[in-house]
Amino acid sequence: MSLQNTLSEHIKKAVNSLYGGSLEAVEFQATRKDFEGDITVVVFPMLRVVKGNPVQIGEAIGAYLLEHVEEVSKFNVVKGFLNLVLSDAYFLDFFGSVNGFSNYGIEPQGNDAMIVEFASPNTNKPLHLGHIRNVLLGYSVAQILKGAGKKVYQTQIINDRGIHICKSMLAWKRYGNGETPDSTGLKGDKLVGNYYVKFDQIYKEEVATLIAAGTSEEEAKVQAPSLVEAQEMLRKWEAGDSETVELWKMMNGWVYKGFEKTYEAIGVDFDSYYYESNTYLLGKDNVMDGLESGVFFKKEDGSVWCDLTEDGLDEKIVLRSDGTSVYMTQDIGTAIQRVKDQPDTNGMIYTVGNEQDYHFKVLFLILKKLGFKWAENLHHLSYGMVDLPSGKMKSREGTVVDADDLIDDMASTARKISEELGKIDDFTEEEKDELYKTIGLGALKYYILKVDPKKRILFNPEESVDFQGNTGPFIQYTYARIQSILRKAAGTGEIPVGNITLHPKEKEVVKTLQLFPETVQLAAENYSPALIANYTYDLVKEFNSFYQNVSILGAEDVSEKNFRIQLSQAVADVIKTAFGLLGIQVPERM
RNA sequence: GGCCUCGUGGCGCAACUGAAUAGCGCAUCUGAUUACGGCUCAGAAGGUUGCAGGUUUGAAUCCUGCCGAGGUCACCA
Repeated sequence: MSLQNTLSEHIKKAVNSLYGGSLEAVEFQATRKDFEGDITVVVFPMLRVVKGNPVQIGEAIGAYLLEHVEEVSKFNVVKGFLNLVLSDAYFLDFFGSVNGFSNYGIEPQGNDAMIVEFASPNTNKPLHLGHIRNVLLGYSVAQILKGAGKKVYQTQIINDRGIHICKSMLAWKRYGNGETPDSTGLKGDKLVGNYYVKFDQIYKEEVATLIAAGTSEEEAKVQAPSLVEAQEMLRKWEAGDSETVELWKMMNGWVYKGFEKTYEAIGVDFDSYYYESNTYLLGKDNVMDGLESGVFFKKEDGSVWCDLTEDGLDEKIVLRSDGTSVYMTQDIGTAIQRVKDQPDTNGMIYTVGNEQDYHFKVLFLILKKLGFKWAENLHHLSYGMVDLPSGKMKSREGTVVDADDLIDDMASTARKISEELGKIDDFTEEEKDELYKTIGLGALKYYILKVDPKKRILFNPEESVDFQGNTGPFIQYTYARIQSILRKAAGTGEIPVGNITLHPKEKEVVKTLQLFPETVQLAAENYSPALIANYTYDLVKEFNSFYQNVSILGAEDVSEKNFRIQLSQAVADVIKTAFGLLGIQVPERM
């Protein structure tokens, strides 16, 4: 039984025997730093059951606990807060009871399977900073769910179809002169993206010309010949025109290769890929089923709708009057298809920007109405935009922070800083490059993941991401430093238990370590990498303050020294695990 | 206009989902150290949590109304 449960039982007993009331639950919290104690019982809520002065009640319960619970060694009462001081033995027992910290807090995989979708790019342009936020969030949440014992399928849906890719195709056909990634040395996604920009230029020129010739702006935007041609191309694609399809396949192939490189550089991977060109016709059957069961209804023109007015929303179309799919139809079909592919699926998480909040609200509601049991467990991992000081990122206008460029920039900033430190002069150039990537990426990932996904991020490329303070590299550095200490201390003995006096700072570190498993659970329940990030920073800060006050290897007493080494090891292990949940690597040296 | 999200020291973020004196990092200031306006260390200042009410023993957190920022309201995806 956990200590909290033990305490809780005794407190209930105490209240019952002292005052005759019966408590339903006892509220605990970690004692604030400025007060003496390790765990705090909040007396206020008891006042509903017990009439009296909170301080006196606290005193009485404290005295009772001191007598009956051996882990409680002291107590004090401030206002309605009963602060309990726990014995060193309790913390040492806990520390000794953990059988190595390398997998501490991580649950073994159970049968509960979740699908996590993230990335989901369009294939007409390279990935940018917005995608990075998406990918980092989705990947991290997937790792956190795994850490909490879920089975996780990482997947993405690739928007490989539509007018956007036709625009790139058209521009390439006209101006490409047969260029390929091989012939130009460009990454495939970059090459295709360039033609997307090219298309936009031509299009704008055409619109301007038309307007100059007296056409209204509205008309001009629709009549521009290149747009008309791109639309024609889309029709040909849908009709299966072989020339168009071949071109489409070739150019998408280039893009996929480019994306893979970027994913690899970021350090994420997928278990399955879904392509919109395969899924865009899905969902019609499901809609017909829903029509039969009365979930949907048909209007006079033949279009099919879902009435959500009872749920506070409006009516939503799920099938056009000509019988073709809309976005919603596809998403219904894709979700169902995925469960067919992974029958043990018990829920899904969609990592998609907050501009689609409404869409997913509706989608989830519809899937629920259709009666799928996994539909009870759907979550839209919604996140805010990444803005630049100049405003929104626009691919067409080239005002984007390119993902590959950004990753490279981060690495070169890391290089600058590491060279100043000069601790890795014996590294080979390759080892150094590897390290700079790890640090640069660590900075970027942590910077993005530590903030609440719902909030928008203003990213200023001019100010490079910090490396000091609450940052990825600062935590990586602590990890590397502990590794260095451990190398010096190689060959330590058993974990000593019970016969040393804990330094107050050591106690703080142990207390923080103790919180890790519940932090992982909490992060999984809330789909929140930020919780893990902030926890890790707390742990590191706690450890650093311990390290500054005492020398780890300099302890005179052997068991004291061993304990400090073990504690350092534990902290390093937990940092590594926590960063693993964020998808961030930790270097052994830096 | 309806609906959704956000608003916390100068800046960037926290606050274990309702508790104690609202934390941390940059930046600032003061000292220490210093061949360096650098690095490091010690310390300080900085807040009526957008505003106004309400619920509660207790509110940054919950409710209502404003204000501000963004998003969304297509037979686009």
